[in-house]
Amino acid sequence: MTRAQNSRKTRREVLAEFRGGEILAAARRVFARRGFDAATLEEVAQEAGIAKGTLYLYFPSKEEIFWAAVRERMLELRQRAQAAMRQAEGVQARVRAAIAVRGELMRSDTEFMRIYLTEFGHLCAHPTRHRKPFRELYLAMARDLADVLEDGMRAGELRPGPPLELALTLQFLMRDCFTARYMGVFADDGLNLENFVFELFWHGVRPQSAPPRPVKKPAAAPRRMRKTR
Amino acid sequence: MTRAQNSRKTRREVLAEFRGGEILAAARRVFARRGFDAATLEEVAQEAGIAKGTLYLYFPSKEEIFWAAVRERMLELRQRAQAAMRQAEGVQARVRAAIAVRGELMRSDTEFMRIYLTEFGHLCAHPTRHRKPFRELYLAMARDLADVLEDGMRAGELRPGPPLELALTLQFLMRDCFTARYMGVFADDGLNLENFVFELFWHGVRPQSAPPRPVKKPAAAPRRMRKTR
DNA sequence: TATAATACTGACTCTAGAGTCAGTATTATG
DNA sequence: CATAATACTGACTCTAGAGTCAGTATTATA
Repeated sequence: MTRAQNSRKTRREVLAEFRGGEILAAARRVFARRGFDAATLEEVAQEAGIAKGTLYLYFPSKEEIFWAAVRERMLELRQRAQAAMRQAEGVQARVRAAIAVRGELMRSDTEFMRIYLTEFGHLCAHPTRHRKPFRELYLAMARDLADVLEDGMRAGELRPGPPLELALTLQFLMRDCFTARYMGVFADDGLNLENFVFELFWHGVRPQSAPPRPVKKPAAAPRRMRKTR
Repeated sequence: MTRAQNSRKTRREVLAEFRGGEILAAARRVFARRGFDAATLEEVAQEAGIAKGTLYLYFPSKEEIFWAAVRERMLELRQRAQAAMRQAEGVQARVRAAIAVRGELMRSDTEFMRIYLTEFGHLCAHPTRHRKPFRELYLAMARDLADVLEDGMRAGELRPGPPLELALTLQFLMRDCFTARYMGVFADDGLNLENFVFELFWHGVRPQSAPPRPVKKPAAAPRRMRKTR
């Protein structure tokens, strides 16, 4: 019994964590295909290459599997968004960074995106055990963004407005526009979604009567320098 | 058999239509409470004050009931939106009108709103028999709006951009902001949602560097005159 | 290698709820 | 009022799928 029980993970624990991750990945695929209700744990198990009973060694219920799968990615998204916003310089660049991170996730993890798009309503609306934590996480992300917007308002770069509501709205916009592309109602090419969302959020539909500064970006967004560590 | 079979509806038909309507109303309440999957037809029947079997005299399946309930309202919404936009004068007023109609529906028919908010993702994403008609209806509404936006662009009142995508985005915005209020993440008072959405869509978050016209509305939006029918 | 501990299995149980249908109530008709 | 037509009922069937658990395989330990 002189096993490594001090902070370091047991071989067993590592294995368990790995298996858990595998299950969540499989779950993500299946939930994406079917939606929460139509998904069966039988299919999840099959997808993960294990028996249904094994799922219950790692998670207590279907709901819990679902939520674990979603939360994992949402936490990751928040981390990345925070990092990207910290990296960027100035309000505009930070907003762009927030958008870029979300776009990146949507593009790279289509499974998660689909779940997110499809189940968002249910996650918000119906009283599950996970509604509250979901909302909190979602709100936390919005608050990160709202802080940036508030800075911008103080600096006069943005007109005054309710920062949290605006931040939430930007989150909505990203989700929706990707939904729309996924639904096939948005042009499938020739429309840079991230740019579209940014432009709309930043300028609205009104014509630029008097461009404040002629900072027409050369080709793409100038997001490559990485000063101050 | 010299019954009234000429265009005019039979007593029977009227009755049947009435019963059908009652069922859809009940269904709307139950689907709103529970969401599609968790709703049971037993509860719908109870809510309508009839037996479960009777439902099947009017509709062939749960799905069909759901879709009928949703479509009814969506068609109504489209009608109203078209009318309101026709009434209004100029692009800005028309956009405001489109927003107002949607806001009105959201406020007046909370049951429908909840269904709409919660099941939107599913309606879009998963291959039901009703995905296509739903999308078509949703797109049709967007196109109505897109026509207005396009006019605005031609007239130089809006900067150029993809009209359909912008129209869809405005629809999204309305839905989302009402979702948010319903979720309780938007301030519950002191924020006029319709105005919030309009302002954001129209001006973005950027400060008004040079107000094109000093048409600062006095207190509320000036939406009461109704000239030229 | 024996045996204990742990990880996994999949056939099984149990439930909920969609859809059915023989029977009953209601309404129309001669 | 008799009887036919129609409208409704709710107990029942059937299915799908979440969750269980006795049994099997695997891995660690003596």
